[in-house]
Amino acid sequence: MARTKQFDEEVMLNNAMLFFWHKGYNGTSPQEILDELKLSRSSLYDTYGDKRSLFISALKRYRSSVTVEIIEFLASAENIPEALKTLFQRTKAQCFVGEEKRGCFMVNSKVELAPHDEEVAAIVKENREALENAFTAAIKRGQEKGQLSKDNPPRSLARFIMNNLWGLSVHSKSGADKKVFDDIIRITLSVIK
Amino acid sequence: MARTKQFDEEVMLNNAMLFFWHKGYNGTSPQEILDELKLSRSSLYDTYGDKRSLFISALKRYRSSVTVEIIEFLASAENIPEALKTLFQRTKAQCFVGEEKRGCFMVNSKVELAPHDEEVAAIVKENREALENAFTAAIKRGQEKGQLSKDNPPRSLARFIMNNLWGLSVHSKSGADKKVFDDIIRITLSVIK
DNA sequence: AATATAACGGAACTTTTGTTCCGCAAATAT
DNA sequence: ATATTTGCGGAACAAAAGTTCCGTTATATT
Repeated sequence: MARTKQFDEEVMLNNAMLFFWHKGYNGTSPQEILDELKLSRSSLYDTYGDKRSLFISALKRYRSSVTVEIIEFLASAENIPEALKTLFQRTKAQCFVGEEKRGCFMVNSKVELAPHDEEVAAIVKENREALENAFTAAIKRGQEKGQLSKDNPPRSLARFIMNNLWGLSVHSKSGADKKVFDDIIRITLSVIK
Repeated sequence: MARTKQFDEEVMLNNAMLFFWHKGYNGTSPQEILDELKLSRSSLYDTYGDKRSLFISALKRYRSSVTVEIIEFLASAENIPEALKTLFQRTKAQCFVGEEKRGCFMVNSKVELAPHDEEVAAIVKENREALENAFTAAIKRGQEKGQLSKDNPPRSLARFIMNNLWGLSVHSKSGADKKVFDDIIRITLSVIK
C-alpha cells in the first residue's frame, strides 16, 4: 500500500546517538544530523519528531542497550571481582575512540541537560538507580561467596564503584593519559577486595 | 579624559561565569547574558570580546580563584586527612545551590567542550595537572608525617582522590541524594587512612 | 496494472543567535 | 568650562537553527 523507508530506523537512531555523544545536544544542529545520517529533512522529522524527541529517543536507546548490557553482565557474573575489573577496563577503552575524548553518553547528557530538562533528569535518575541496584546485588553475591570484603555494605560499595566509573568519564575529558586510568582502577578495586 | 565603566569588570565576569556554570556554553545565548548581567550589548562586546572570549575568561577566572584556593588550602594544611575530608564536604555542598544540580564549572565545561575546543582542552588539562600536583604534594607530606598509609604512591592516591571528587560532580547531576554522597566520601577517605 | 498510502527532496519560513555599527552621553584631564 | 575620549543604548544585520509544507516518487496491496 505504501512506500517503504529507505533506511533502517534503528541504525539511524544509533548513528544519531553517536553524533549527540560526540557533539552534545546543544552543540548539534539538525543540519549536521542530516549530513551525518544522509537523511532527508522530512524523513528525519516524520520518523523521529523534532530534535529534542530524537535526542530523548537516543538517550533511551542507550539505556536499553548499553545500560542493560552492564546490568545483565553483572547479574550473570560468577566471579565478581573479575567482573568489576572487566567493567573498569571496558570503560577505560570506551572513553576513547581513537583520539576523541568521548566519555560516556549518559554522563555527557546529564552534565549538559539534567538541570534544565525534567525528562532527561528522570531518565538519568532511573538509569542511576537501576545501575546502583545491579551493582549492589552483584557485590552482595560477591560478599556472600567470600570473594569480596564485607567491610562496607553492598550499596555503599556500589555507589563508590559508580562514582569511580563516572570519574573516569570526566578524566577522559581532562587530557589524562592511560596511566592515570590505571592508577585509579587499581586503587578502586583494592577497596572492595 | 574619558568616561568610566558603570559596572565592575570583575564582578560582571564572575556573574557571567555563574551563568555559564548554570546553563553551559552552547546553552547560553548572548541575549541571556545581557539580561542576566543587565549590561548593554556594546559594553559586553567592548569589554570582553565575543561570547567565546567571555567564556574563556570565565574559565580562566575559575582556574585562578577556585582552583588556586584549593591548591593553597592543600599547601598550607597541617592535618592532611582532615583537609581532604573538608574538601569533600565542600565539594558536596557546592555541587548544589538550592535545588539546582550545578556540579563543578570546570567539569561541566570540559565535558561539553574539551573534545572540540583546543583552548578549553588546554586550560582543563593544565588545571588537572596543577591539582594533581597539589594533591600529590599534600598526600606525600601526610604520609611522611604518618597521617596517611603508605600503601600507595602519593600521585596514584592523588588521582584516585580527584576521580572521586569529579565523580561527585556527576552524581549531583544524576538525582542522587546526600546519603549517596556520604557513602562515597566515607569509603574514599577510608582508602587513604 | 491501478490505486492508495507513505517516503522523499527540497523550498520556504520564522526565530534566534551572534555580532557590528552609529549616534549620543558622560566623565576625566586640562 | 571645555575638549577629548570612552562608555552606553539600541538599531540593524547576516547567518544559522529549527521546523513546516508541498509536490513528486516509490512500493505494497488489491
